Amino acid sequence: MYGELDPGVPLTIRGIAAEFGVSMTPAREAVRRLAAEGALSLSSSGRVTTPNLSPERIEELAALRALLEPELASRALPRAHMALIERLHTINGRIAEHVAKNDIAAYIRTNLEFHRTIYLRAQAPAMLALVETVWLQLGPTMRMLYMTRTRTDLQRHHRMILAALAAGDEPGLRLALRADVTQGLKMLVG
Amino acid sequence: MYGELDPGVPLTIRGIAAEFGVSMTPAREAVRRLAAEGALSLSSSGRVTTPNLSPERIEELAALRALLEPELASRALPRAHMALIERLHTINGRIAEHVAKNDIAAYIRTNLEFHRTIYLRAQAPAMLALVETVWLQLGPTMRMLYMTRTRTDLQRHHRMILAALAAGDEPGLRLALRADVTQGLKMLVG
DNA sequence: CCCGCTCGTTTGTGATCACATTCCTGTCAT
DNA sequence: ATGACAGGAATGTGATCACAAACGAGCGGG
Repeated sequence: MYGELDPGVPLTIRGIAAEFGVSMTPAREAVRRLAAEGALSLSSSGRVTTPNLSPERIEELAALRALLEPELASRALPRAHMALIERLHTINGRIAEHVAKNDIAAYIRTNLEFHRTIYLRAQAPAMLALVETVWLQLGPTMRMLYMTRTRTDLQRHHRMILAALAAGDEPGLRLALRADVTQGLKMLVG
Repeated sequence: MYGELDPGVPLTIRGIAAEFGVSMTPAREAVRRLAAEGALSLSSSGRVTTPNLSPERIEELAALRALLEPELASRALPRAHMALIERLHTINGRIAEHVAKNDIAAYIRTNLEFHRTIYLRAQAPAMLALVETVWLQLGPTMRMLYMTRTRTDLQRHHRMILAALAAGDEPGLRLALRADVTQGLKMLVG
């Protein structure tokens, strides 16, 4: 999810088991769960790799984010108090630091934390779970996407989200999230 | 998914293993995968039951269907040829038979087949997978919902979907799907 | 120089087992 | 009659093992 692994990296159950100091059974369980969610891809012979997403698949996952996240934000809006917006500002500051240090994994992690912080307020656990499934699938690819991104406009959309939250502007909030979520896609297509 | 199990039914790994003539390992794997998707719920001690959904959760899942399924239908629309609509008519006929025979599981299964047939045309596997996750979560509850439903208006929305598909009417299609998907919810609330 | 084959190694799968925890049933005291 | 309690049965978990399939390195032939 956090882009710590590149796409196409092969993983083995025994390797994971050794890495975490457990036996094969729990490692296999985790792998199969993640594969079922699309976070890992299983070759026909059962071999496991991080997914190598086709452009069409990326477009589809971005469309899902663009569909689900504005809805979550909209549901969070009525409950967005000042303390929440404060917290989001703080997270945004951390994002800026990670960008400055060029720490991609930390940037992705904190960026998702920003979004998750909003969505937790929506009190919609099933929706949040679906969105996180999408994040999981996009993880390894996001690293590549963000590595080539110019850094200046990374935070613009987050500022728009915060402004819309503060103003209680529901259509603006949906628009800002849609823009934030789909910006990565445009880079890829271009 | 097909409403063959009531909500709250307890399941055991050994029981499932015996039922399918396998050992505990694959049975456990399947249970954990389904639990991860929300299709089964795990008690704190690891015990497994079919989920007992709260009204809020049902509302949320219905909202997800209402969000995702019109999108899928809209993506399928440009590729909806006559042969597809023919096929959907046939499926609709089978639905009528199951309703007449009061076979709830078969009705649910065929109803989902109707929807899935449309969505397969959308060429959006990730979206379809998410929708099926939602179906999976709603499965045991759908049985209860449909048991109390009046039978007359069950097919009305499907006819509206078919008409919109044939006419290439995109807004009408989205509306018809939204209505079809959320009709069950209204019963529950009332 | 390239392609195909072979054999040893790696890997996933399913089965079985020991163990700790939980659940349930039957009993007994109040 | 009701509640607590104790003991046995049932359950999930993680580990280990045997086996078949797949992979890959190395070799030989064209």
